[in-house]
Amino acid sequence: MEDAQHLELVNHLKDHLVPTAELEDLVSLFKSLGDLTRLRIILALAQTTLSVSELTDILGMSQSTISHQLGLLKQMNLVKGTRAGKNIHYRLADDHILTIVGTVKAHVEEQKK
Amino acid sequence: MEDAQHLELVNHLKDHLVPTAELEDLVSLFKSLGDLTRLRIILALAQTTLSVSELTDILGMSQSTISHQLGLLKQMNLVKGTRAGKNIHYRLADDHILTIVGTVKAHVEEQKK
DNA sequence: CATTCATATTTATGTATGCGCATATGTTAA
DNA sequence: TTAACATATGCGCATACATAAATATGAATG
Repeated sequence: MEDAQHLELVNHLKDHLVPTAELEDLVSLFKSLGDLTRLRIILALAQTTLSVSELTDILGMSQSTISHQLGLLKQMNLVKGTRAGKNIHYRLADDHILTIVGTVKAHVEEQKK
Repeated sequence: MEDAQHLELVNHLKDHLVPTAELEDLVSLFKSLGDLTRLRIILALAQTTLSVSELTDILGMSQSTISHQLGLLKQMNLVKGTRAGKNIHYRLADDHILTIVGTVKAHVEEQKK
C-alpha cells in the first residue's frame, strides 16, 4: 500500500475505531449463537414453546446442560421462560433472532457453491 | 405442557431435527464472528483493503495474532488476501458479511431500549 | 547472493468454555 | 409436612482457543 490517500485512510481508521466496549455486545451475541447446543435449542424453540425437560428429551443431552445453556440464552435476551406450574415454558424472546439465523444460513448456502 | 397436539409436535421435533452436521457450518460462522479481534478486523476491512502490518498497526496487536486470525477468517471464506509484492492485501470476501453484522448490530441496538 | 521487509507458522501458556454429576431450590399434590 | 417432580446451580474435568515470542518462509532490493 503506498498512495497517500490510502495512508490517510489508514490513519483515520486508527483514530476512529469503533470502541471495543461497544462491540462487546455484538461479540457476545455471535458467541451465543456460535455453539451447537445453543443453536439447536434456538431452532427447536423456533418451532414451538418448550419446557426444559422437553428440550432435554429432544436434544438428548443432560438436563443440567440444557438448563445451563438456557440460562445463558436468557441472559443474552435470546429466549425467555415463564413458569407454568412445575414447568417453565421457554420461547424465543424475539423474532429478530430468526432473521439473523436466516441471514447467516443464506450466506452459508451460497458459499457452498 | 399437556395437550395432545403439543405432544405430537414435540415427538415430531425429536425425529426431524436438523442434522448436526448441517448446522456445523452455521456454528462455525457465528464462532468466527464471536471474537473481538476478528470482528474488529472485519469492521476495519469493511472500510478498505488492508495489509497485515496495517492491521497490526491499526488494532495495536502483535503481527502474529493478526496473521493467525486472518488465517482463520480466510479459512472461513470471510476474507481473502492477494499478494502485492511484499505485502498481502486483505479484503472482505463478500458483502454478505456486512449484511450479517448489520443485522445483528440492529438487533443489539434495539435490545438496548 | 545476502540482506531486509512482510507474512506465516510453530510452540508455549494462560484462559475460557462445554459438559454432566451431585446437589440445591422451588413447585405441586397427597 | 412429606414425597415426587422440574429446574437451577456449584463444581471439576476435559478441551478449545486467543495471544505472543521465536522462528521459518518468501519476496524484493541492492
